[in-house]
Amino acid sequence: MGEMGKAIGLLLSGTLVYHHCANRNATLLSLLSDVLIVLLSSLAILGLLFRQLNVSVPVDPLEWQISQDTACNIVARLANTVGAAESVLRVAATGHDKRLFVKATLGRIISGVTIAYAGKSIMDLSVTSKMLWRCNWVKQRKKILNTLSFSSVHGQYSLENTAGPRSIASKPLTHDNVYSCLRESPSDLKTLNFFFWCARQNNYFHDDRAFDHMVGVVEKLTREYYSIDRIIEELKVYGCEIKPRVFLLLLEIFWRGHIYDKAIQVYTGMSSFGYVPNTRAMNMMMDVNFKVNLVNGALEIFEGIRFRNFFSFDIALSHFCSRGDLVCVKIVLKRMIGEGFYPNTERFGQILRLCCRTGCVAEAFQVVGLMICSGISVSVNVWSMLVSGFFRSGEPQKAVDLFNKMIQISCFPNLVTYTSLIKGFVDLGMVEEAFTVLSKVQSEGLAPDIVLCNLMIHTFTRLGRFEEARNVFTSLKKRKLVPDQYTFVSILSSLCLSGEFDLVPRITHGIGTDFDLVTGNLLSNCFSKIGYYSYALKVLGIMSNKDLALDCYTYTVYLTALCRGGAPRAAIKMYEIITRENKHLGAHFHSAIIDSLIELGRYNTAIHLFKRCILEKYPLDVVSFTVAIKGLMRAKRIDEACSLCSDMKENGIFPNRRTYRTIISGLCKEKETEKVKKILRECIEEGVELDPNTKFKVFSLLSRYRGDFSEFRSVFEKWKSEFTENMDVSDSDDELFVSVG
DNA sequence: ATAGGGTTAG
Repeated sequence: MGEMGKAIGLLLSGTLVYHHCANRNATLLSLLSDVLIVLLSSLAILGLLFRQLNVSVPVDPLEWQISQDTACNIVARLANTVGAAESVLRVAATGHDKRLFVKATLGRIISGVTIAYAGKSIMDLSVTSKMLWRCNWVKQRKKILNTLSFSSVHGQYSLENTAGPRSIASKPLTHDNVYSCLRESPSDLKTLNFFFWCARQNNYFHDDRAFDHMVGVVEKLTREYYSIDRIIEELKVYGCEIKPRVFLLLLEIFWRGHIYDKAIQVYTGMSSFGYVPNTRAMNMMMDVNFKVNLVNGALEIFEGIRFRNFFSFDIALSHFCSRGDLVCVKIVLKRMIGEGFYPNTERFGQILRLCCRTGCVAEAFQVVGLMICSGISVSVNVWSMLVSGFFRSGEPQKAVDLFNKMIQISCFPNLVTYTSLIKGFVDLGMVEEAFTVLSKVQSEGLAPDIVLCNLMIHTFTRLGRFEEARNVFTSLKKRKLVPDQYTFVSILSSLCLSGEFDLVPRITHGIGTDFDLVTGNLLSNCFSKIGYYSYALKVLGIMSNKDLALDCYTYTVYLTALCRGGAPRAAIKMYEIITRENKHLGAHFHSAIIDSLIELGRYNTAIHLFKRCILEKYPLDVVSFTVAIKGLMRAKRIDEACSLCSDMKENGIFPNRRTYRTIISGLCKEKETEKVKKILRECIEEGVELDPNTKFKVFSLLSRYRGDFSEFRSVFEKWKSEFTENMDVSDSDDELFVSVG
């Protein structure tokens, strides 16, 4: 957004904030009035902006109540942006209520004021640090305390009369000195003891480097002593006083080192010592619970925190975002704001991304409103996400409107925005529009990056323009772009679809063994398709050694490769194991093994598996039934095939063109004239259009019996004219074939 | 987690 947009956005939120602030006071009012005097002349723009941005800022005060602190931050930011910084500075300096200037936003206020007065040196460092002292953000406070200790306190402070190890006795307690002591310490227990001792010293806080070093140390200790209790006992022997802080530090070390089972032990050990975990400990424990997939446990801890802080909410939000649980994100966000905290830019971005990816644009706009309220400017990234969000929610026109709007307010689209547009159009089949955007990219002189190239490969493939897809791939070198996992997947699926299997091995040379789940799935699938079953299994082996969370695709390819590679028994055995351990496998998985068995000629086994799927109520779809019908047909169990065809409808699954093709061509082969007629009637009734091949088979069979013609005369007449038409255009058929699939 | 891109059975 341009400066203008930003200013107006802040103005807008400023007035909103005032109305929604829970308890307005004199400071807030005076801040606002100072700002408003400057802005009064711009008020006319306000209404305009509201309409222009089309942003639904949350306006229900019961829904989104803004705390006083936040309100002040916003007002201060508003002041910075529109040049009323002096007012803010004055109010801050006279200090009606300095408590108002807290949290991370403080840094932004200061930098804003500093920028506004650049050269005048109104804000010198001492003022800044004095104000920062009031910042209640743990990390920042730590940082400042440490900085101050080094420069003024510990500069002359030595440790001669303390209980500290001799090596550090003559040195000041600085991060560097502590780190070298930790490294040089001969025994792990001693190191840990020293680490605790440092933490006990006034105004000393360990830095990341020290914590990370301790991860290795405690790892060795846990191997040596097995339980936390024993480590604690040993520490006592060393004269370490076991205080809550010891548990806290241990917890933090285990937490950083991803040694979650031990972290849990420390946490429970803490309670058995009679200590009540503080917010920080509980935050860490909540995070651990999320990480080991105990969502309920995590929520229990969350609810149990007496004084939740920013991080309590931030951790919960982050996990629900990565789980894609928008419902829980909403709940947590609401409570967070209710308790006076706001997410930071990163978390807002993550939430927004989730909203847009799931096509929940309405929610996305609410989040944007909140972002504006908390003083975060709406960047081009945000616009890009919203554009793709509208496409995902199936509203291309709104995406385009938004795109035009962003240009109107001078927030210019970049390559990412264009990529979102192109992808959106392609997904909706609006190919022409997509290419118009692509030429716009070229005319603006923007060089496509690897993401856009990948999208182009994918797009050309979907359109059946395989040569152009390949050209993009070969052009990467010239463009100095490095292909990535997405590239390989796109080009491989392109080669598979176009049937250029002989090129597959050439592409796979560039992949190595460093592939992710999707790439591995596709790669093994490709190998399986071209009959390189052992290669497919090799790839799958590499994948399973990689700690990847194998999915339904993987299992499907695995069973297919096993089966078609000549090990159907092993495949069936694995099928039993996989179905036992995975509850939600989906129809694809079951269809794949059944089909593979049929292709091997093991019809009865296949049908047996299918029947069990029905009994077990596994999810089956139209493809599953079609495959089963094919098996029954090939096993010459004609009646069963026909009754399955009517059974599936009772299950709410309707035969499609492919199903009818399977059953009809089977019946034609067996010369089952009456049954063909019955199915054909059904087909016409359902309005299912058959493919030319099947039509021809039916026509050939039935036209031999003159008497039976009459019923289908009109249909056959239509087909006959199509047969001749198709002769003419049969050359350009392959493109059609792909775009249908 | 860090804007935008990729996979499956008949």
